[in-house]
Amino acid sequence: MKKRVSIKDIATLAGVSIGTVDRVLHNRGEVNAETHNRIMQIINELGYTPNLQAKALSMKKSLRFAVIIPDSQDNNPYWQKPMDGINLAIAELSNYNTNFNIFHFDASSEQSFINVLASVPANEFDGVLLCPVFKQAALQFIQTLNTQQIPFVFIDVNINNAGNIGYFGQDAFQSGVIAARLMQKDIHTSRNVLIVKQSNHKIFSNHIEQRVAGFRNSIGNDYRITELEIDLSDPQEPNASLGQALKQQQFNGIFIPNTRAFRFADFASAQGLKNICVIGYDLIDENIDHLKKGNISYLLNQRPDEQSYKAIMLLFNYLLGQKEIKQIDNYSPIDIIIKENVDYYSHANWTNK
Amino acid sequence: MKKRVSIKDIATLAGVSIGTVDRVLHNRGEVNAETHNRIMQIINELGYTPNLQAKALSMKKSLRFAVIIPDSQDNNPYWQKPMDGINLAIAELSNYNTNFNIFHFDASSEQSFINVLASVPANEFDGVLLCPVFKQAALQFIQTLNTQQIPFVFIDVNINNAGNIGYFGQDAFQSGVIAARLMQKDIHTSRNVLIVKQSNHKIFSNHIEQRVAGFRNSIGNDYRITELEIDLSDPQEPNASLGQALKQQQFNGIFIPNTRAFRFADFASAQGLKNICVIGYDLIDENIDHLKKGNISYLLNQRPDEQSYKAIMLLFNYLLGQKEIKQIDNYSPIDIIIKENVDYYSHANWTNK
DNA sequence: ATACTTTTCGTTAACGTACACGGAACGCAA
DNA sequence: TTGCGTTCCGTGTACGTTAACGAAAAGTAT
Repeated sequence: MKKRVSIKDIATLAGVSIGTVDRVLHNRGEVNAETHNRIMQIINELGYTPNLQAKALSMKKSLRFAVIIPDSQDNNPYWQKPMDGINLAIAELSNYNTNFNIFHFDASSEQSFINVLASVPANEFDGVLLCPVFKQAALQFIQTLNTQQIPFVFIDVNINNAGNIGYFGQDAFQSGVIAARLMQKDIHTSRNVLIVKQSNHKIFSNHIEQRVAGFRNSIGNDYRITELEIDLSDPQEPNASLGQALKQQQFNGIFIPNTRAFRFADFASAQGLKNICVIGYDLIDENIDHLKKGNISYLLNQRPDEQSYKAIMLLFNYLLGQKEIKQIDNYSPIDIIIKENVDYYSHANWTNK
Repeated sequence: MKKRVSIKDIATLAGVSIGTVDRVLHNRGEVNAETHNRIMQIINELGYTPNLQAKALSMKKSLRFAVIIPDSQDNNPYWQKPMDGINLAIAELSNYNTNFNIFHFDASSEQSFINVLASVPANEFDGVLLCPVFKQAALQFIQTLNTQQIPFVFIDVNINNAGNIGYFGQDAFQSGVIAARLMQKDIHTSRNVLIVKQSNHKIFSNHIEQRVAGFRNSIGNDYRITELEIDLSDPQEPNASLGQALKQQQFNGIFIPNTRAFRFADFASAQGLKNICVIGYDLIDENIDHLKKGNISYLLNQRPDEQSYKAIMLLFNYLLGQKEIKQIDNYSPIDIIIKENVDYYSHANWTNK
């Protein structure tokens, strides 16, 4: 096993001091072109890679991260999941000279998003994790980041060609395709399917529309589809709309393209509805409960904790100069969760805690 | 954001030098009882945790790891997967003062396992990753590790109360349960199921038996089960046995409790067999091909690369003294893979490469 | 030639930890 | 008193890197 080459090795071979090697490694100038070339050649020959531990240890300034994601103000427990991953990253990076600021907004209020973005002093950060729920509102902030050369990553929602160094999320359309496939396996005789979109003020992200599109695209013509939009900010909902829809006809398949499957399951179990194939998203406790009780058939999971964890780590590695500049788009696995395997997908399981 | 407390902070507060603090941290003695207590109290109050980067940087001796796992000598491509994870771990730990020795054996030959174990100079290693395919043969080696106080972890196969600091694998029985559930969804009319066990010399690990047990336990009495044992070391196989079995009766469900689903799929596609629900294990290329072509319906995945990666990292963290001594048993998720989500489960996806 | 600037490079003190070494203070025996 | 052995603790160097500082050499202007 070879010993790693260090800056000192290079310096010795080039007949210069470590200071000079450091200057060429960081392009800090003040080096003769000839010396520069000689050193670069040696570096390439030996395949030098910096020791990140030492680098982190000696870094003078600390790395400051801004994390801008929704919280559960709108009663959507999903957003705790990304926070779990971020907290794990914070814990792991506490050995390094790092610094985190968390900014929360209400995912069901564009104004809240705008206000929070306005309150973030971008220039005070070295890296930003952003969940750009509202595209238009995000663009201006993103421009600020780009002009200030601050690297940033997206989670959950993506914006193409925005200059972000990475994206961690799920292929929403494809997850809808998978939901359709699963439903086809469960429904054979009567093929009456209801799609239930629920949110506060009927704000449905592009993600949700993509899921529905994927579902509709793959479910096939021999299925009758009904689509329902429900405003959860009305306290009567979703029960009012669901009651009305189910009075008119009988459904044996329900697709809920966001976290709110448990709201339907609450309703269905209260009404004593049985033998319905219910497919929803995300492993929040409420959904897991209903999955285990049989009120939900499938949950699709996108490992939000892993996404945010990886996003932070990408930023960190980028700032340490390890990773190249090429953009990383990481589509999370679309986990198919049923009653029998749900217990193996907890955050605790993932983190070994 | 608070700055982390360092040894120096503690030394200053206790009015001693860092050398003394270091002595109490490592229980190296030569410290007055009174001073010892004073320092310990401060350490606990401030919640000091060592900086692992600095620790790794200053470590004199390098950490030596032995990795003892099967390779693909018996033509089982599965074993490349754990190696992927190990290679990733090696790459990540190359910044630290670490050293890896890989020992391979033939998973279908107990004698090969015994020979390899005999050739491993256990006392030369600080940590061992072992895949104890053959329990009896492993026990003696494990005893050596225990008496020499060398920490070790298992992957894939577990042995209870062996003294290992961790296990990373899958709940084999439960994966069989899930296979049964999936098959129930696909098969409705005729319920004729074939279980195909294949290996060289008919060596079927406890894992395989557990998978079959879980499957049988959950498939239900209204299914007719036939079980086949095939010795792949016979070049005529598996085609000979499969041909005979399928001549006698028609099956519409096939359960293959190990990596060899592609061997059946090869046969089935050559014979033009259609409309069979085939369930197998592991995302090796051959299986993925057949999954995409429709010759395999489901694959169950256990993320073998993640398992071995985590195993090495556990050993490393243990040796650095970060993790407590309590044993970690980590059951991998039982991923349900279909044609539509398989592309999101590659090693490349997992590692961001 | 003198003074002053620029280019180019070496030196050095950190970062937090491990560990060898040496030295002060004390006890005890001669 | 001297000599010697413990006990207890501080100092110093190292790990690989960063980055400030300063200094030598070379160039430029007067």
